[in-house]
Amino acid sequence: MDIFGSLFDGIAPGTQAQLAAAERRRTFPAGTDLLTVGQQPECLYRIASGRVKIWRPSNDGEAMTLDYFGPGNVLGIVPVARREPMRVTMTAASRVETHCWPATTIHRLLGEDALLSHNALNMVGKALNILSERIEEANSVNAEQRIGRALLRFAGEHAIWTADHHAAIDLSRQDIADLTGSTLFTASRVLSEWSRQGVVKSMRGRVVIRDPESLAAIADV
Amino acid sequence: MDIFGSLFDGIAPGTQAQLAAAERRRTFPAGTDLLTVGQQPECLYRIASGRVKIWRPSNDGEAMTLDYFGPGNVLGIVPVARREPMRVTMTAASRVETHCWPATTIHRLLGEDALLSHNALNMVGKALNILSERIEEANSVNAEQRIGRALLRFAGEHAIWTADHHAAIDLSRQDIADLTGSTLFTASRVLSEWSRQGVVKSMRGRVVIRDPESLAAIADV
DNA sequence: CGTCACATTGAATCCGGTCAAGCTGCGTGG
DNA sequence: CCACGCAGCTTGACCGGATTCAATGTGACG
Repeated sequence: MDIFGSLFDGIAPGTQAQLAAAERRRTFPAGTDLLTVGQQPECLYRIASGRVKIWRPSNDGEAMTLDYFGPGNVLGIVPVARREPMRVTMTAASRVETHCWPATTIHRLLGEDALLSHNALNMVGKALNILSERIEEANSVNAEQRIGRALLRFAGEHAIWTADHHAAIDLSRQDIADLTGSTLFTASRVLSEWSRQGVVKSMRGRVVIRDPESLAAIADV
Repeated sequence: MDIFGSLFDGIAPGTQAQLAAAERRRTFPAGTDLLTVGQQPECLYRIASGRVKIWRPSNDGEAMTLDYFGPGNVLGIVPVARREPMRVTMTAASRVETHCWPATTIHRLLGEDALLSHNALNMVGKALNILSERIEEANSVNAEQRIGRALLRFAGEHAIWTADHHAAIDLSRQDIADLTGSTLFTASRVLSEWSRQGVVKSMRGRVVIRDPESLAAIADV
């Protein structure tokens, strides 16, 4: 899934043993928070199944979604490593099953196992790359293109394949708006227009990409 | 300077020795690039003196500045750790003196010294926190407030103190625009208005904050 | 079959970008 | 030393994309 491997690739047997001993499982119903802003995380999570929305609740009630994470992704390394409160909220977008490990254990092991830390560094570095791209996009690309890019990106990670081999995306108009720094209304208008052109087929809570090439052209990727 | 310490805090004596042996110095005149987009970095830099602008050249000629780094900051950990090409360009905003170490050495040591990796993880995590804040700001806060916040943040890191104890910021209107995802014109208009109100005093390539409280109130920090 | 959340569409508004014109500080060279 | 040129800055007028608000439509589910 990730060419730089998961958090635990190549780590020392001793580390593995300690992790295995400390590992727990936890399941979250859709809509519940795994970790919330301001909280000192007591656990590091790895998603086994389901999808998690990473977002920042801003003071005025707006919600900016940073990303969606799927199976294999790790939640909360940064606050666990830095021993600081969460800067984002992580909410189950569907029913989510996780493995989890106590923050104290992880923090200790990060200081002992160089490969564990190196893996974590790679993952956080990747997230940094993604965000730096997003921040540029946010103020040099118009809403329509941002929506196009968001759909293509999301499809690449989380697409559900329909019987006729189209990528389906389970996001509402509001979800798309939150993900692109736009509004429900703009998202709706853009998707309506694309539906008219046959680029996508949009229904309630879902968008099917009929013509990925046209969409990529619109998004100027 | 940084409560989480610099990259080399607490690392093993062996690592220290290897680093010391490999360390070089390099100086960059103002305006030159330390590292450029697409390049595989051959060096990790640490700023000894001067200021470096971290930015993304977008395809249409726009320049989005992500941050300014000053003395003590490390440049290029992510691409060095991940062995991938630069995603951003790093340009000397003034004459910059650096220490530097070969990327291969650093990459190897990251896999050997857990504390080195952990320190790097903390630094990259901090950068991720900053960017996630910026990305939210970019689409939920208006231009005037973004400019206010940028000035206050920049002053916190890089202020030059005037004889009468005011924080001076050496950024042109264009620099401010690039840093806030706005335009030269908007930056100029906003600063003109603030000058009229006595919140700042602005001159060619420089802004002096006369009334930090008012500015913070405007920026809604 | 009623209800509620999600979605569509139009109209008005506005923030901020764009363009044009001109000003000002500063270094340079005659 | 002054004139020149240029880069940085200011200001006004205009425009347009996207938000806001309101009204209405529609799919899903008990």
